[in-house]
Amino acid sequence: MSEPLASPPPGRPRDAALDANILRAAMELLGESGIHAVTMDAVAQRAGAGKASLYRRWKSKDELLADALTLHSPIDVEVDTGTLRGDLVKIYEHYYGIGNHVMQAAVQEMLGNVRQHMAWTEKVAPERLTARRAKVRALVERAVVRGEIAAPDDMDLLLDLVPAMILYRYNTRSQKVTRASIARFVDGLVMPLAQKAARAPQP
Amino acid sequence: MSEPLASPPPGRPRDAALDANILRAAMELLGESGIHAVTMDAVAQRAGAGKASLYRRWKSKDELLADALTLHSPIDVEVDTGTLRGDLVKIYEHYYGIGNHVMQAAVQEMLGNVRQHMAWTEKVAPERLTARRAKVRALVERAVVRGEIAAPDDMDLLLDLVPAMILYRYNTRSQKVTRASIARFVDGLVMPLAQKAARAPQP
Amino acid sequence: MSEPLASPPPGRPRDAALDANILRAAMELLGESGIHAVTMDAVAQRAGAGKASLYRRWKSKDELLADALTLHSPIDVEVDTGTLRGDLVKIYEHYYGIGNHVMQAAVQEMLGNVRQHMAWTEKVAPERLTARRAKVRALVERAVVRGEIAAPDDMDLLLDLVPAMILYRYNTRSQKVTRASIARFVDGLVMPLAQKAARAPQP
Amino acid sequence: MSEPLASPPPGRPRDAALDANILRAAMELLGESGIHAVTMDAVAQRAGAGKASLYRRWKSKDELLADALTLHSPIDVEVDTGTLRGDLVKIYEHYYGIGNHVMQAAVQEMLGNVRQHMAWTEKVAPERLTARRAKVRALVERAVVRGEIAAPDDMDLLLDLVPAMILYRYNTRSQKVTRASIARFVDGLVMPLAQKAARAPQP
DNA sequence: GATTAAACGAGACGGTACGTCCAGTCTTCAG
DNA sequence: CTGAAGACTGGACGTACCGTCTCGTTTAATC
Repeated sequence: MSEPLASPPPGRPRDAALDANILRAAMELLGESGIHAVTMDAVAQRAGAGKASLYRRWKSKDELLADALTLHSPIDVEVDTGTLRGDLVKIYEHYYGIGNHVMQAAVQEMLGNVRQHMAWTEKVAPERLTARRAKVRALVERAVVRGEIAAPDDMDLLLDLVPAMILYRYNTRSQKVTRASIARFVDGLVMPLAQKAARAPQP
Repeated sequence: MSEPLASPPPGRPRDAALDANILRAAMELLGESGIHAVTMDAVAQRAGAGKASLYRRWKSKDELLADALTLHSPIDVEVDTGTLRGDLVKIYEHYYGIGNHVMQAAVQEMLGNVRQHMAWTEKVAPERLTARRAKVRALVERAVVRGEIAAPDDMDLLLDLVPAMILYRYNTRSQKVTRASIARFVDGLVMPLAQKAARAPQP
Repeated sequence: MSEPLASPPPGRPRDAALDANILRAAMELLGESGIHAVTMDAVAQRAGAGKASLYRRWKSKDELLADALTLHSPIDVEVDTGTLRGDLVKIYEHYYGIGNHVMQAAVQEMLGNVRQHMAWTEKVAPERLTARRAKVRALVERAVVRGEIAAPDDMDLLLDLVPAMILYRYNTRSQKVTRASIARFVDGLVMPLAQKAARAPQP
Repeated sequence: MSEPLASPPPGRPRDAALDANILRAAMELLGESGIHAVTMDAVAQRAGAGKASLYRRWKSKDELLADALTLHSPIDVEVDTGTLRGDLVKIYEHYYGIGNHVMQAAVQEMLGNVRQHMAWTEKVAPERLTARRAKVRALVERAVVRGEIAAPDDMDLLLDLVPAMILYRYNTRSQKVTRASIARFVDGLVMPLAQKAARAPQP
């Protein structure tokens, strides 16, 4: 009932499959050869598309890249290990491509190099990052409901901790994301802060 | 005795003032028009220098930029407010240019955009960031000695927290560095973690 | 007997008015903004047509342009001033749009610029230029019959003289076609050559 | 004494050899593969130059092409066969590359196709075409002095005849320049017109 | 009237060339 | 040898346009 009567716009419709095809081509190039191989010509060629088709969809290379990175970084996972610590480790491993080589290579590249002049912020965040934040927030709230931890003092800060540390350490000291580093951030930062509230008032 | 007898190198000596002049030109352009205005030609022209003089001093634009950003972000501050919380807030405010408009604008730009293809990591970190880390570490250790807090479980993580959050929030949500945000990170993250160790074992 | 019984092809018939509409649009653009404004998209848009309708009628832009230029440059004129000189001046003035401002502007443009990668030759010549040549040839032959001149030694050369000079001078020295220049070519080239044959054998 | 004291402009001077190198590359491509092979990238690559060096010297492809065609079409020939007819045939054959296959191919290409949107006129004419005209004019004047012909009524027209016919016939009927066609134009047009003046007043 | 098949406006598509910009290097002349 | 000036190679970017294709719609001629 919402829009059933809207007549389609005139002219040949966009090929929806091409969108995905282009984004996939960009990610492949990124994963295979690094950011310097991701030129608009190369993406177009690999996608079997013309450059015009790229620029019809995205105003610039940056916007294409932003979309490529976010659309190909998965959101939907079902995580339920029974403990908050286990849930967090598992979901972050999933988000950062641990155990998925192509994905991981691309993520690493992106962390350090992708954001050129990219107005990364407004492009990526709204669509994917907030969705991820919501997922993690749900895990924490479930732990609260379950009685595992008390409600955190500052949930927003808590949710940013792991991605912030990963980004910072990659950018300042080239430290890659690993299973171990994720565990360290969860055990050393998130869990202590989450448990603090529950523990402090006890005595 | 070691140096005075060495005969001076032949030819015209380097103009030491030029180094600073070039770096200043780079920072001005960054502050005025953003990172995309910082081209080597533009820097050379504004500094009244030739491009060769830039490349004689730095191997690449990245290195020049790294130097420019770090040299203009001061390290040496004497901070002693009596409490760890006060020390941390003060030193971070100093590092991020709170209260210095030109500096602050440049830092904001840098946070979001500078790292182009820049191998930012190896250029900036060794020289400035580690010096800053050492400063902050000293503040924390002084607080331990003073008995204000116990020795942190994972000092390395603690030292990265504030800069990591600043970087992440700027990059993903365009949040600028303010006096308030620094206080929030210190109060909501660093201090709770530092005090946790001291508090937990008490009962 | 050949055509009348052929059943018309099935489907919607071509809109004959559209042909003229498209050609007119092309000529308008040419006259208003020069050859660089005559893109297939622009022609289609101005004609209120789709590009497919253009390409259904002409195999390429060149052919469309050739048609546009020739269809709008009239062939059929009745010229009979009594002298060959008068006939030639009059017909060339007609062909080159002297006294027709829109037409003349288009012709000027065409002379200098139209022939892009255009295989101008095979497209235009057969249909219009040869018709024009035939017209001029008739004028000359009439003058021969009338006894005004003897049969020229090399008629083919004679017929090309004026258009060749107009084309060349426009292309090499930007000289536009005017009433005066046509008169000069006729009086200084065509007439002397036509009369020569008649005069030389006299003594 | 004219400019000996002018100090050279600062900076690295243009590489004069590169100019010729680029023009040669353009001509080679034109001669070998036709006008469609003459892209700016291809010219730059063959010349071992960057595209910036092409655009530093010429504002557009058209201007480069105009220079290439004119600079490589020779002017200086010593022609003295003893008769005007012989001189003209010989110099035109030289100008149109008869007996020089690479040159001739390029000229043919140029006649029909090169001038795309090119403001051919102002680029080519002043520098080379007028020089050629002067050469031919000298031949005619020498014949006048020698008493072979009388002074022509309209010298300017005479000088344009052969190139105009060549251009026109190529463009409208794809007729290539040959030894025979040059002879035909000289014998059928230029010589009769030149001799007419001398002959007519006799009786 | 229903069917059919082509023409129609609109605009997306692949491809190709253009002209611009910038990093990093090289070359000149002056000090 | 340093310095300013600026030319050099190389390569990516974003634009423009051609000729083709694919939609949904309209229009005759036929059934």
